[in-house]
Amino acid sequence: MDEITSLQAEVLKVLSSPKRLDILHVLQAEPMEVGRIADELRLPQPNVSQHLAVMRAAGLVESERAGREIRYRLADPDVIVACNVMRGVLERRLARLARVADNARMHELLVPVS
Amino acid sequence: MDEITSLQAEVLKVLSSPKRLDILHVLQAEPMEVGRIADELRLPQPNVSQHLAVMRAAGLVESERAGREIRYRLADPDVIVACNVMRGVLERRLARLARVADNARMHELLVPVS
DNA sequence: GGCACGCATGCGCACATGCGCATGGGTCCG
DNA sequence: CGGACCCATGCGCATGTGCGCATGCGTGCC
Repeated sequence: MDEITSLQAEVLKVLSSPKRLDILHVLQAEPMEVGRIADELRLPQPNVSQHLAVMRAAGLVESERAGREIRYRLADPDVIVACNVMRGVLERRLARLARVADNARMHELLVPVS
Repeated sequence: MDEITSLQAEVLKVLSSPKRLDILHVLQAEPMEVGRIADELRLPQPNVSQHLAVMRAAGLVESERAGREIRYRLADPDVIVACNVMRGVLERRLARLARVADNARMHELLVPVS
């Protein structure tokens, strides 16, 4: 089996969580401490810590001590860039689907089915 | 919570499997029937069918009947493109890590630790 | 119609994952 | 040193996932 493929699968698995995506999205703006992330996203602090630990193990984020707090930042912006590319693609797809749905609704109004 | 974010998380979750990545990689070359995919990747046919069903539900692949066989093809090449971008990034990272490891080994040869 | 073929599906099990919760470890201050 | 703060970690539970296996459904051929 392919080495790079399993690595990619692991990274994708770590990325496949709305909360983790939110955290990355917040960190994309600026490095931030755990407490502020939890406060920003309205999440329990242990939960945020768990997600950060997972992403840290996957090499997606890095941590650095700052007094009593610990500041996290993106480790590999390129991965996030690829992630954003996919996000853009999905946004366009969603818009396309919404348009199709509107057309269907319009058609239903003009030519009722039942 | 964000609509697009949860959609992205679902797609990423579907993509976070080595076997599914392999299947997509095979389908990227050309549309193919279930049996041939299973034969190509040395996987049980029901297993391939299950993975295809998941990816079909996620809108990643489409199926089309061809006689007794069913041919699958990529539904949204753009998503796969984004996936390949990430793959390239990870390849470079892996190469970088390998180089660092080599340097470490070299350093160990020149300056033994124990 | 009977039959072989290709694929999908349902079931059951082993396993991993996310979460809340309580708690431990580290740091700064008085 | 004691205490407040910030964060990480361990535990238990509910839930989800992948897989093998057997089987059902549709198609084409004789």
